[in-house]
Amino acid sequence: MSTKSSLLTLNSAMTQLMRAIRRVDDAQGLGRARLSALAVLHFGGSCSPSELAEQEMVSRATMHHVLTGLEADGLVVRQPDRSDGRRQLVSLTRRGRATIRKAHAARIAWFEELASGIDAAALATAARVLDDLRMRARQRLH
Amino acid sequence: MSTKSSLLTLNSAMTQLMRAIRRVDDAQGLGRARLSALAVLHFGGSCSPSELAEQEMVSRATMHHVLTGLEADGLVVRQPDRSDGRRQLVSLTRRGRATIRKAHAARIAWFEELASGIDAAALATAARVLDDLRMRARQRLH
DNA sequence: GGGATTAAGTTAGCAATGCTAACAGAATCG
DNA sequence: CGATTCTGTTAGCATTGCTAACTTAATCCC
Repeated sequence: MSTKSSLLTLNSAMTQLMRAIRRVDDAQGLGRARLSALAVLHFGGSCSPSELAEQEMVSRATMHHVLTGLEADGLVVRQPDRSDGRRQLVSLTRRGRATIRKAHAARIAWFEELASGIDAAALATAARVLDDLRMRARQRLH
Repeated sequence: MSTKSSLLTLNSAMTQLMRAIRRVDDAQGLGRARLSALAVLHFGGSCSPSELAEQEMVSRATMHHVLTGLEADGLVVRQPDRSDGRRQLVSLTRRGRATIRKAHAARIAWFEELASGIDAAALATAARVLDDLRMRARQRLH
């Protein structure tokens, strides 16, 4: 199989898989952007709204809306940064951490059920390739 | 690497890659849902709004909005189905086909640049695994 | 045949996501 | 100290997505 035809398949498969995953996320009743922001905070630790926006590849204004909703729901807190009067530090609350843990577990459980019976070595190769592509995409931004 | 840790990596890598791809799609200036609907019509052929909604995993009402926008832009046409007075047949126009071809080419070009230098065999394995997962996810819906 | 049910498309109304533009306050650079 | 830059905020808009209610057409069943 040529590299190009592999990429055609990869593109279409990823697109449709992500569409299916959205339904798993929707069952959490929390909005996709909000769930995703919680995930960044959970796996990357506390950071500023601007850094969060950059991670999620959305505008600062959009992230501001998302954080306002999350704070209203008591899932994150925004605290002023003492060393820089312009910045804030966004952190998960206890409830926020519990929420993202549950949502992440649901995703992984869905994946595990889907992948049952798939060759473990091939799966590991796929994970390695996708992770490699992910890192290259990150670098390409700068 | 255990299956579970492969899935953790796969989940996170896919999520971030799709986030990056959104920016490529956005450059087409056409809205993600509209672009995605065009892709279904392009690769799957003409079908009814309901079938389109099922493919995209959105409600009929949502797909109706998307199609109204696409028709206003002259990218699709909706024709009555003679054999069933309730149904319609949605088809790409010449401009619609040109639009989705261009957008798809942009995605693939982005992938090719990203994947340059990656082992072709590993890439083929990844494509096969993801395509397998995609098919399983489709079946799981029924 | 005819009423009941089901299916398809539409509409209304709402919420969430996302953008740009414009602004205010704080930090930094010259 | 003035100009610039950075951060967060707000306003206003378009798109995406939902459910509920409705219309019309097809089908089911008695």
